[in-house]
Amino acid sequence: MNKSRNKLFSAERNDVSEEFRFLLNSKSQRVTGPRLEILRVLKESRDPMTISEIHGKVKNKNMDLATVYRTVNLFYENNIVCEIDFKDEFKRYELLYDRNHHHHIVCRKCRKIENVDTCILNELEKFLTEKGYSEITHSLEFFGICSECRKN
Amino acid sequence: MNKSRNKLFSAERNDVSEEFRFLLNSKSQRVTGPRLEILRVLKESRDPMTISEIHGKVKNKNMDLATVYRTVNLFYENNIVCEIDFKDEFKRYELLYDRNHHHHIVCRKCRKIENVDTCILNELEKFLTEKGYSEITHSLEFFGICSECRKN
DNA sequence: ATGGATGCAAATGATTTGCATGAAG
DNA sequence: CTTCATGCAAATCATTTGCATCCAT
Repeated sequence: MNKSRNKLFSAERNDVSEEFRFLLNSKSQRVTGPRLEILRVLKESRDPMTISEIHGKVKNKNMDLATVYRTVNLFYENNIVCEIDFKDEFKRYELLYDRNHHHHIVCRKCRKIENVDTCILNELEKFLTEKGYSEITHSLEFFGICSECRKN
Repeated sequence: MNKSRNKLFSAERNDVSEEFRFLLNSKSQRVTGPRLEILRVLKESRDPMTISEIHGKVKNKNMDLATVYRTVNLFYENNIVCEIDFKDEFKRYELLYDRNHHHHIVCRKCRKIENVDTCILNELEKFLTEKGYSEITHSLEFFGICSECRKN
């Protein structure tokens, strides 16, 4: 069985996992069951997830928590996920690839999360470039009380 | 010794501690040695501090780490300090009162911290108000490589 | 074949908590 | 004098690590 046939066969069975294979290959990282599975869980989530939320959603119930930690950290170092701090005790992770850069607003009461797509920070980053900084990134999160919570 | 004489006496000895007394009173929180001392340490710091940095700077070497945790959390709940996430393992705290709202840029290599005073987020907050959110706050941190680190 | 990934168990380390005592209002 | 803050010690809990085994390349 030659390479192209093999690839075709995989793609027929599961387009998404093929997508993840390309992603991991492009970062020179090995393609393994746990990695594909964690990518699937992250891709299917509407919101950024904590480590234990990810662990709770994986199908293979033998997957160790330590594996989730190690895998997500690997993804973080390879810019596959970003890390988000919502000022509670847990870090959250969100798939970066195939998504546009965006921020969030979190209701301080019900913890509902919505995306904020606008990004007006280019000017600020330009200012920091002029100050001598390079490779600038930023993190921005909003907090507030949503309209439903205000009614109560 | 009546109350006003006592107050005057304290003020003569230490203006700053008088300032802190007012602050704590205004939040209906008791004025204690550890609280005044931690406020002093935070006030004297140029940069946001971790819990253990604060603990290392207090003069009273008997002060327990647990006291620092409890005190800083109290300050956080009473909006006396804000909490800042620089994406390392420690949370950092910075005095809010008597300071203008500002953000930071952190060099990813040497971890140098500088303030970023500009705040152009009012438009975004207006947008979120129209979406139904109230009491909106935000957190914004920048990361980059500073000019000295780039030379190496 | 071989280096890297995983599961398991144990260690680590930051943060929290129970309790007795002491201080603040 | 009553409530609350503190020091001390112990507990908790998220995260990391060592190691033997297994798997991807």
